[in-house]
Amino acid sequence: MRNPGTATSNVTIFEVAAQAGVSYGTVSRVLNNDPHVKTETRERVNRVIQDLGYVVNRQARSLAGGKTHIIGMLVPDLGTGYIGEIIQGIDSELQLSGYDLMLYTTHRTPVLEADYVANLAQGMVDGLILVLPRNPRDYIDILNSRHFPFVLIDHQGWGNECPAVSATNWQGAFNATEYLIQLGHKRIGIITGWMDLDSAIDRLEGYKAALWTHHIPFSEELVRESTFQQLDGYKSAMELLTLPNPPTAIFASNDVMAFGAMDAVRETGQRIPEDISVIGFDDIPQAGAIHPALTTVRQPLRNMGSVAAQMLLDLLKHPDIPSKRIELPTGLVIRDSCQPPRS
Amino acid sequence: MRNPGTATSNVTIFEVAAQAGVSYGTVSRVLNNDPHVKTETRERVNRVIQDLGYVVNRQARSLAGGKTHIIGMLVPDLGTGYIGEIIQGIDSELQLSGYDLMLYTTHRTPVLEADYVANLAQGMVDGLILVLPRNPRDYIDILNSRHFPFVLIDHQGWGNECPAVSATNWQGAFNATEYLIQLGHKRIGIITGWMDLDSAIDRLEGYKAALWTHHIPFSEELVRESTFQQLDGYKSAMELLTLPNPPTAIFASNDVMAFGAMDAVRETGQRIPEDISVIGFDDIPQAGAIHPALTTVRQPLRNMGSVAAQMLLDLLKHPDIPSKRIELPTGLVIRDSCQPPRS
DNA sequence: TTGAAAGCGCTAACAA
DNA sequence: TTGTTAGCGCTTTCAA
Repeated sequence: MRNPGTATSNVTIFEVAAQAGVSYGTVSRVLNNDPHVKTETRERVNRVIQDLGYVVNRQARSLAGGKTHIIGMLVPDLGTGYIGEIIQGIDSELQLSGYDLMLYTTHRTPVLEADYVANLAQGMVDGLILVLPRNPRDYIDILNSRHFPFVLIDHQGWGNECPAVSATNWQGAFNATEYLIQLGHKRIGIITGWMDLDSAIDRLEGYKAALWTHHIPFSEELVRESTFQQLDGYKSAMELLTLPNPPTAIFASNDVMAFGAMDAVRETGQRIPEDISVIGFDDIPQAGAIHPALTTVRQPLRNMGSVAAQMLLDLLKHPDIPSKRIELPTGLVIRDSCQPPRS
Repeated sequence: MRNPGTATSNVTIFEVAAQAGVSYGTVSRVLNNDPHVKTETRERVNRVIQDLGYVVNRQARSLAGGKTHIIGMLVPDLGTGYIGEIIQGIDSELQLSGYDLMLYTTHRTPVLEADYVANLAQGMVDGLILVLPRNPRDYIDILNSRHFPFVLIDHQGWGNECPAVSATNWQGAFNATEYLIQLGHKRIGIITGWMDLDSAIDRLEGYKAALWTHHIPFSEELVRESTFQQLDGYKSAMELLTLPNPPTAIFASNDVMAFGAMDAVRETGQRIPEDISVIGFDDIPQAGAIHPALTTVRQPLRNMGSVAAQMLLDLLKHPDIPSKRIELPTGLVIRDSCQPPRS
């Protein structure tokens, strides 16, 4: 039997119980908002909790009840502001619900990814948020078979049956391209992302659709497959700009590539937007901070994070609700990097 | 008494013990590298662990032994790549030692900061890494009095008695300024960071010292107090560039302000580095990706992270080693944004 | 070198 | 409405 008298350095439920003159089971009830507690008792216990500065021991709670109140998050890296924004969204949502965030960086190593998932699902966290997973196929089945709650962000469309949140990539790209067309551009270059990511494919398709809609012939030479990275954006833009018949506008599939493209334009001695228009995708914080401010497609990154967190918390409460995938709307953010083409 | 026969969904120490034909105490010994286990037994147990895919339950281990094998990390935000780099350093170090990372974003709210620290120190994590804390005074005393292990990164010099890692800000700024002087610049503008941060002050002092050393008069009008943020870097640079007698080179106290400064230079129709040289501080990943590539002072961010992690792990093993503060060397990274002034 | 057993702090089921 | 108690999975004595 346990000995409630032996106090360790930290305040436990026992000290609280003793002080309040109730059993420790009752304290536990108060802690967990069990309705079967007399209001008076509840108040008394709460007061003692305050006085003693008691904080529950999560390890113990989790061991006993199975809940850690920790959410695990797997991200590929933290290089760009992109992931940071998503984390902030998740983070503020979890904060409201009293959950904590455990961060795992996979450094784009698929092995690590699978490892972490296996270990985490083993009890360390209550649920998982997977950001931009590269090979989810490997472990999504495991997760599903264990009924372990998880949500994907900006996934690649693997297995349509799992909960996921992403943005309307196709629509955003369509709007961006259409905007350029409406400004009068006819030769519009596009720099794509990694073509094994759905988001990159969708953006390219949106671009094509907009051209099609406005009866502008699609030209293969205006498409540069790239990598979502700034330096490659720069290189791809250089290729476009040195074409015999270069584009008058460039649509970069994300903002950092747009930054690279802007560098390239300047390097060729041209100006933005007077000579060349540049439009991006994402609207990371930097986009509004550079000069000229970047016109771009806003992806509600923060919002995607909080929606994902909400979905996961829902899933924790009601494990059996059917999994849904949410697409958040993108929106055009018009700043200073685009204008009608010269003459 | 417990019933080893009742297997739950996850493999426990009991299944392993049963399979290996030993008591569960022995399995625990194997797990903890207790030397008092016959090699043969150890091997057998390890084999079973492999076979069954057993993973220890950290909640239980921590409850029993008092260690969670989780390190808590408090960061102000995740906006720039700055913090991301530090995290990667910490992260990879912890990964090696089998520790996990719990991330808390304070969003620059001092109250949150103190709250988190109090709660975390209460048993959720074994140690704490505090990045760029704004008001550590509030809780460092608590931490110290509880003998709770923690390390500061890029602190503000509060209480010289606590473990901390930072970079040689003064020296880095000195070198950057000296480099510009050696290129032939005589009018060098500086854009500072938040002047309530030691790092910002040290950089300004380094700049002054370099001028002094080379007998260049210090001029107050060439100093712009700023905020470490890109947009403010832009504004400050604009002020410098529109001076009656503008500088020929600008030293920005961090890279993102240097980016802002570069925008400002272009905005005034001048070129980098032909008309104006720009030098930064930090060497975040973006610095090498933009055009022209930014010459800057490299702060070993990743390394600062891993050194901090190492210090903390040391502290966990030997709680009584005297706390030390480590300053990591900065280094000049010469790229393309500086050259001698026009005639 | 091993086994047995006492908790770590808590939740939840069962009694009262 | 409250008290009692059996574990959750593990570490760590204490015996053998």
